Amino acid sequence: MPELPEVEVVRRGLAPAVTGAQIAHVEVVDARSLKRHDARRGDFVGMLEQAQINSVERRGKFMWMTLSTGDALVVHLGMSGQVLLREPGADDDRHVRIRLDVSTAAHGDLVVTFVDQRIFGSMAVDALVEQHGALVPSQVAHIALDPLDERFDDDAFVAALRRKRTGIKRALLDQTLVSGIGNIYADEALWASRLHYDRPTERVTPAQARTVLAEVRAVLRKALAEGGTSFDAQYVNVNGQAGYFSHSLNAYGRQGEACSRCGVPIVRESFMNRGSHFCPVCQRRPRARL
DNA sequence: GGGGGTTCCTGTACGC
DNA sequence: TGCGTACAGGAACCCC
Repeated sequence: MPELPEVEVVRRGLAPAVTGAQIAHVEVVDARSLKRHDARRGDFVGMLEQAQINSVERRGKFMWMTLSTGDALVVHLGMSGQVLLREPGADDDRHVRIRLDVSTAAHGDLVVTFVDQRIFGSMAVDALVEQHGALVPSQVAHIALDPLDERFDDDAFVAALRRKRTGIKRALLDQTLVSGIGNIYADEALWASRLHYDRPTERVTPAQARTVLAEVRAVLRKALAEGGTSFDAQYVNVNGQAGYFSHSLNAYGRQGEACSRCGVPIVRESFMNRGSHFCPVCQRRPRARL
């Protein structure tokens, strides 16, 4: 499941290959992958062909390529999206939704393919707007900075978290509060912080909020260093290779296995239509709210 | 206006 | 063997 580290691994693989490249031809194989593209602004293909890619950027789980036209090509990987670099004429991968033929000075002609089994991801051409002194696509402007961004305001995060009236995990997954965290790294950061996923945010102390933030950063950085988390073929880098972080997980997907701190079996509960994994001893369930 | 439930989507695993 | 069903979850959307 692509979260911040997986998207950043893809960005780092893509940037050296396509920066300065010209988009020669675009093929939309499955228009469902354009659900975030606003066709009123223009035709997706027409807005890309002949444009040059100036840079590859990221905020949270959104990635975008800035274009010589002043717009950006926004990519969201969703659950199962991949961006792959292929040689022209290579055998097609399964579930190719969009194909970009690009010409580069350093690497010659390349094919950038957007592959997405479950079609939760998307590509879109969007206008850039100014925010925090930088340009971001308009459809990314509503999400918060991610915790690896040097402009991230820790004090503001702690205050906003404690103002909320919800559970801590739901808050961590709220991209307008802090971006880039998904189900896996939320479970891992809460395990490391010894906090139950349903701890009311108004009862999280400032010190606990800072601990959670520090553990979020630690788990994101460690996953990034290990190339991201891969369980199956659904997450790979631009060359189709898997990451290694799944071997480092302490809670996510480990239900029934011993907690690596106390030995008690990890529990999985259904929460927000997904799994929540925690140690019932290290992460005590909060008292019922009054 | 914020919280929380629902929906989109397909391959895989599993039970009968 | 084959069919039906549950499950995985990011984010937009809708309702209260």
